[in-house]
Amino acid sequence: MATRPPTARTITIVDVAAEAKVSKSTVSLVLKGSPLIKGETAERVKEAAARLGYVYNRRAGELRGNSSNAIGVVINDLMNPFFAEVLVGIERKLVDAGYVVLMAHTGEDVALQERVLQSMREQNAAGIMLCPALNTPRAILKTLQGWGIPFTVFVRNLGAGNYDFAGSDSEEGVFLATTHLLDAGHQAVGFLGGQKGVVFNQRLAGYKRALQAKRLAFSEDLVFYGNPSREGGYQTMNLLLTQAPRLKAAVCYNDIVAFGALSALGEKGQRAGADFALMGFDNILDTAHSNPPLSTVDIHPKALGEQAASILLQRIREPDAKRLVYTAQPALQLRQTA
Amino acid sequence: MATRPPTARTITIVDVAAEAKVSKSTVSLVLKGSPLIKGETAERVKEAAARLGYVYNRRAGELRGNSSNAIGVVINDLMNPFFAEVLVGIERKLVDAGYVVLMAHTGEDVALQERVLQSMREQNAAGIMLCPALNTPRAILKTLQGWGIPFTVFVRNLGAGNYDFAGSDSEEGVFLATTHLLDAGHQAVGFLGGQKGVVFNQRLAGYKRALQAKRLAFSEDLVFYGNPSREGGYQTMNLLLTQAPRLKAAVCYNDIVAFGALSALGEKGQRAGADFALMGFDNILDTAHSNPPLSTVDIHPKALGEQAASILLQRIREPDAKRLVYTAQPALQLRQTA
DNA sequence: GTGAATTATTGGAACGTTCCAAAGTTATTG
DNA sequence: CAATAACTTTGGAACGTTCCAATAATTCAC
Repeated sequence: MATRPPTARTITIVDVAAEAKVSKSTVSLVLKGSPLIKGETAERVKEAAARLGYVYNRRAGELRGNSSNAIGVVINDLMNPFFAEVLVGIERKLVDAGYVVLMAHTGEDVALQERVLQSMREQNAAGIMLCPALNTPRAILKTLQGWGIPFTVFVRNLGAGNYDFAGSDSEEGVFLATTHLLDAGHQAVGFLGGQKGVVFNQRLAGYKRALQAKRLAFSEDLVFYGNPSREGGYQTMNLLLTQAPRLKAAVCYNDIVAFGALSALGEKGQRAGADFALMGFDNILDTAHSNPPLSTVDIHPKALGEQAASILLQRIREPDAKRLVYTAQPALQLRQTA
Repeated sequence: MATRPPTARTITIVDVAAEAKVSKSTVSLVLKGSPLIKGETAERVKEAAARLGYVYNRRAGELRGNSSNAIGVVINDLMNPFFAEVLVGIERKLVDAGYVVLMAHTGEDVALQERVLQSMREQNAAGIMLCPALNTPRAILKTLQGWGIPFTVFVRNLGAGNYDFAGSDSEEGVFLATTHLLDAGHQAVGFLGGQKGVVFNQRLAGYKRALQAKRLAFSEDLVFYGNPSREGGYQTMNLLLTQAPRLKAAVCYNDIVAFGALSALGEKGQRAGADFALMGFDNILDTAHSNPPLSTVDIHPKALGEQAASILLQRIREPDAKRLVYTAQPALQLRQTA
């Protein structure tokens, strides 16, 4: 910390140049660590900068160089720890790569999503990571492509198309989970929670495939739709308990739905695992110490976030590379509920 | 990947001016909705802008006008839903006010925190919201003040000092929780989880005060230190169960510690509420549907975030206002664990 | 010791906006 | 209807950086 005179004027590169008795170009070069400048001079400049308390004005630099070190990340449901974990993965990777993240939370509000994307564009974001809100029109792809900003979609895809994507093999994951329950001897397995949508359909498909593989008939009566939330899981489980009292196993849309189900079960004096077999999906951190610890499908949420970010970084590096995709391979994480 | 060849040249305010046959100054004025320009002209300009697909370059504007619509938010533990909820509150408020949030996650890494703050400064952030990582040196206050960027600290305070702060009355909250357990007839109540630190001390103080109010002696043996996480709660509860087997009630450092405790209890075949009374702290969304639903102290995490953001906005508006503070008043949220 | 090659440094023109002071309109007044 | 007030519009100078082409200083080869 140098002396901080109450001077209102900001210290610029020019001031540093004067102090170090070089030109502003030299200072600029030194600041970005160019090898063009002799070490001795560079040293002098750095000292001058420190002495004056110079702080780099990135926006000015970006204006001329038209780069940008901000990356927009739009998330729609931070209340779900899964997304929080993914976000942490993304953030980590991005910050490590020298970027700064412009975060926006849409709460599944498509109009708001539109606004924040627009805003990120104005900020001249170097890239955008988008986990589309439910009911996001596919046209968003065209829009984003038209903007010419590199972007990657994560977790929820937007249908077929030539865009970068990072997600998980939901179908396979639920297939594994359902098969696990079936193999454990359950004659029938329910599907709990979630609303129709891209991801939901994939998961349901995995469920159906597992049934089919065991030559079991699929029945709409065993799928219980609900909000993909704890509350939803709680309600759905109660519904299941009354509407299909003989059912003793279910795979859940995701972990938090399973948590809601755990709560409903507990309220009825039943213990998941012993009395009712339950599988979650995601393997969020919380699952390790839920009551009881949840058996689930691990898709490594944090790694998923990191991979998604890596894809964007790669795309920024090579705008013309062919489509980049990461699909997390699911693995069973068996604990006590099944 | 880009279906479109890189656009030849970016459309600027000058292009719009030419198209609308006015000066660039006029366009600038129209764009910021100045009442100086006649409606008719404004209309013409807007049409021209739309026609050309003009997009505002905020950084250029900021360079000249030296405002900024970015606010830095530094969070240290997004894995804790409490912080996720606070963040959502902050984000909502800030975006509504027309700002964009530069989010950074430090994971309690003081050095990293230093870096991201520095980075936010370079981005010329209009303000900073800081939830300091554990062990953040108090000197950070001086630094931030020296920068001249309005900032508000939230959740974790940095000791006495003249800085804006939004947090909760931890002491009172734990006092309420402990008293509740005591009133329910428990002779002894444990304190579960958390590591020494500002917030911890306040909570422990509340615990002590409740004991004192009932003329009960405080015993170090009944406070079980641990990480403020599910894992920590789990381990700590197990410790409690073996080291103080007669204890039948405890207040937890926070909700996720309580979740870990719930898990440990369940594993031993005990049900919180009936067999062991447990109180959480925060009232995160998850508590409503944990197994069993957690009794806790409600400090309205999301509202806390909104208030914290409001404080910053106010400070930005009035840099010289006197110290702004928000203290969430805790209230018991009784469910099934106590 | 000279010309060429190499290495260091530099001034000035961008980048796209906002601000300012001033000019050009149109409306109002006595 | 001239003088003035009020409303509109406008060039050009910033803002703090990077880029470019060019110059200055040094080293090298013979």
